[in-house]
Amino acid sequence: MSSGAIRRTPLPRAFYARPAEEVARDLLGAFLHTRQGGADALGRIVETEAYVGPHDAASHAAERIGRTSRNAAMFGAPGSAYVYRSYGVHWCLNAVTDRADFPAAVLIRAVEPVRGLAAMRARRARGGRVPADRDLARGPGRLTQAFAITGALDGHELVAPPLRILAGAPVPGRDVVVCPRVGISRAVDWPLRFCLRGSSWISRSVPAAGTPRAPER
DNA sequence: GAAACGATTATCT
DNA sequence: GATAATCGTTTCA
Repeated sequence: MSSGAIRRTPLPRAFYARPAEEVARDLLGAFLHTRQGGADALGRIVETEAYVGPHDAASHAAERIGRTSRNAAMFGAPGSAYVYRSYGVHWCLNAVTDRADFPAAVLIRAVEPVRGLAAMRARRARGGRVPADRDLARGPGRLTQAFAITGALDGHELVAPPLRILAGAPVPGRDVVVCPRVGISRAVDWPLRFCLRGSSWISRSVPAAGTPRAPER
């Protein structure tokens, strides 16, 4: 069964050939699609984070680290995938941005399930326990499990099956919330996390506006 | 070889 | 909100 979802246009490579923070913002509202094991999964991207280059101390490819076997895909062509294992357990999906040989990427942190929920539930079930729909793809490790994304797709071009990102309706600026990134210990104040305002599908709530930030010194 | 560190999640209270 | 689980990657000896 084909559907409108599958006919959406993949975002072109040129879309990714920009600074990571621009790509991260513009990926909101786009659609993540996989076809794995004969099952389609489709979700609307509602939360992203940018890792902007070697000068970004929170990046896996920060200057002090350089190129390693794990982060090699971050140095690849814009529009390819960087898939890494987190905490030795979870896979996390990034879209590589900017230009080749410059390590920058956008972490996809949460999507709103749109199609293929049955497959997502089956993939996310543990010990017979099926999580609530809200928890199917709320978080970078959860969404890769729901969409059957693994390290086998590291370096995969996101314009081609079985893993693609498809264009969605543009999200106006008033619907984008920007705040600091999650789960990092360096560059903790950089405003590089982008969320769809009011979405109940994001991984963690957004800090209240006006949250006092540590004074610079 | 050994040790430390996670771009997290599940499961408590 | 706090904490344990869990193991690949990286670094250091």
